[in-house]
Amino acid sequence: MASPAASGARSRLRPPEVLSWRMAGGRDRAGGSLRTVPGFDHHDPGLRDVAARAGVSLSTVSRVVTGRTQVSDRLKQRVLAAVAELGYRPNAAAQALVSGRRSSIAVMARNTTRFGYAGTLQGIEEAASAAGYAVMIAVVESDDPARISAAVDQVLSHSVAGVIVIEFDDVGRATLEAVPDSLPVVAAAGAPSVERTRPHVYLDDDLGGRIATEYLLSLGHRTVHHVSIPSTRPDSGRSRGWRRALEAVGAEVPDEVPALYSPESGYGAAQSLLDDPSVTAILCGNDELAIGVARALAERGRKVPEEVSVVGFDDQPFARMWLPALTTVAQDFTELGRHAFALLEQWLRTGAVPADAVIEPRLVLRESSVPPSLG
Amino acid sequence: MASPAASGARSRLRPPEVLSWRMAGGRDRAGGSLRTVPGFDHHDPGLRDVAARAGVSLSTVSRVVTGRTQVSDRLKQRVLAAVAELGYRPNAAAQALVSGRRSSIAVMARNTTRFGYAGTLQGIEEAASAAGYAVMIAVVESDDPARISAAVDQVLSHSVAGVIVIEFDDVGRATLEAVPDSLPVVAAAGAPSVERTRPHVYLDDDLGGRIATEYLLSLGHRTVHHVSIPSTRPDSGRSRGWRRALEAVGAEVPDEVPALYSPESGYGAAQSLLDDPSVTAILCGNDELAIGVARALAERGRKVPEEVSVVGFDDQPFARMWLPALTTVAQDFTELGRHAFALLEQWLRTGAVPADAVIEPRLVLRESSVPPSLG
DNA sequence: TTGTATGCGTTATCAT
DNA sequence: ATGATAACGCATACAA
Repeated sequence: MASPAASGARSRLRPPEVLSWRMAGGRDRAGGSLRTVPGFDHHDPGLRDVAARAGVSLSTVSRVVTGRTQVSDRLKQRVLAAVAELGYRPNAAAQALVSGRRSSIAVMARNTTRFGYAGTLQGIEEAASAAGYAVMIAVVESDDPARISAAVDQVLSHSVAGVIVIEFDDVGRATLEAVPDSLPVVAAAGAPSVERTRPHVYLDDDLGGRIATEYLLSLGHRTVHHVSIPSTRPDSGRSRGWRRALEAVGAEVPDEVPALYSPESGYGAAQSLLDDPSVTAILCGNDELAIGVARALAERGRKVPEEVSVVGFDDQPFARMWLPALTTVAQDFTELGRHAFALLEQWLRTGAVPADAVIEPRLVLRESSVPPSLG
Repeated sequence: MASPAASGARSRLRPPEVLSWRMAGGRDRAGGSLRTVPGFDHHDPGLRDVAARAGVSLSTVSRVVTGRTQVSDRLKQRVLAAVAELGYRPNAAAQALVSGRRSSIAVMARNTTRFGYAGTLQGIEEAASAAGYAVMIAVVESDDPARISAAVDQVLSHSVAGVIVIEFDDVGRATLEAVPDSLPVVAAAGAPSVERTRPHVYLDDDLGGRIATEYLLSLGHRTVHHVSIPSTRPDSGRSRGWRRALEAVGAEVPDEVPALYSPESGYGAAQSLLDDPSVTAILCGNDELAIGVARALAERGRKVPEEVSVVGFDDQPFARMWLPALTTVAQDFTELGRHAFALLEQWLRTGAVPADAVIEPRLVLRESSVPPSLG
């Protein structure tokens, strides 16, 4: 099953044809040899160079640099001095090779620019770099198995310590499944793990959809319409919470209006709701959808919130400044990312598979939602 | 000069204390040895394993895998089969170590979530992964030299082929200067290189500010006010274009109102403009500032665009759906990123330092800007 | 405490 | 065309 398609294997076996920068011939370090491009035959100083400079053995340098073994203060000082003078930097590739100690992690995601994805990535990066890990990012564009497999190969080739998959959509879900469990993998998601196989840190989208819907119902709306973003799996996430909340009180469950992520998409999706007088409240899958919906409403002359309440999801920066300011379900994506890394790091450190963790959504009441009676 | 501060040297010398996953003892591959955590003593198959499986020498496998030398079809097939069966993946660390061939690049940036930064990153990632490079991201939070130095060390430790610095702000500028020129570095920026030392791909922010201002003036506004984002250097970028355009026609140059990047920041900055009747047009450093400004205006009862025209920068997705739809200077950040990588890749391939390149801004006319007479 | 020697997975050089 | 073998830079088991 993990056996990659021929094309995938092919592509992954072809590293980029990059010219080596060490254009100087042979073994002469610090060479005065002729160089095509100035400044590019530098050998970065290595343990050996530092050792020579400090007049100690290579392994002594290694010891002070890694700090794993005791070294006399006298030598330690000499080594540290040499390190500073030469500008020595450990070679992570060599370290990984010899010790198996990996100092980078990978983040796999379908997208890195949309609000939630970018925020999660930021949280991960923040926590990872604070812990001394480098972050490699791999965007998986489609759920084409060959593409996914290529991305996974790319990541695994670079011997990362672990992987965090952003599983906000079906591509993320497929990616998560494609990563072999020969290394620690945690998911940053919108719902807990279904198969209970990989640890998940998740925003409770289901709960978010539920509280938003319950709030709208509590305002007096007979039902709540819903313009949705694509979901990770059928009947999951925000839409599921919306549906459950409606069903729980026996309210009518209107057809879900599926959209994508963009404002335009929301604008288009809203068309089907514009002329229906029973539409007094619309829950949108994200804030961008919400402003598209709001514009469509306004163009049709239906006032927000007097005639129709609109609620978003995410609490993007513009939501607070919108006219009217947008009621929305705030999500702490950055915290999600930080927490995902924390789990991974714990796994790495202890060797024990961590448990799922959840980040609670928070309903932020603003101007775009009011009781229907005001219409 | 490149000699790092003591603290910097210290931190960079301490790799994360990660447990090795090869918990199995000794040299026994494919071991049935006891494992603390199931599935984690796997040795990934190596050239040696493939060679054994295919019944050829290690170097033959290497040759078919790299494709650099001729191998008979018969052996090639055997090797390919073994590769597929074993799920062999080349070890990038070992490749980099022995051949100096690097298969990853690094992106250094102050931020990865804001629109322009995220878009640029996306473009880079897209192009890089298409070319077979992995992308490592390093966020540089402040211009504290120690932080910058630590980030640079982190990146260089991982033997990247080259670096792209997103130079949209002063931290980016400092970062660019901190990266040694022992490897190829290109900047993705908002203006051309000043010192002409490192190749720049840039969005012409100066031009963007100019065309937006000229447009507003052409509408009949006596002058244009300006709420600005932080700039890379004094009198640079968008603000500079604005100022130049005003000066060029002898229009009054109002005090620049400095802000940050957020809508709230724009809202706050706008306060000083609210009661000034001479304010009929406001150019904002980005779209988020623009909506903050617009809200402040609305709260004070000044209608947009009838009384005050508002123009943004970037063309974020919400700009088109704003009420009124936002006139703005569109920037192709993704293209900027793609182009930055293209330059780096060219440099890597040819060894020749590439020339600067520019991405033109584009003024998008929408509803938020009208002639002042309409007020 | 310090130094010497071995090998991590791969490419490249040298034979064959 | 193919197979041995020597590095690459580093951590570590072992010797001193």
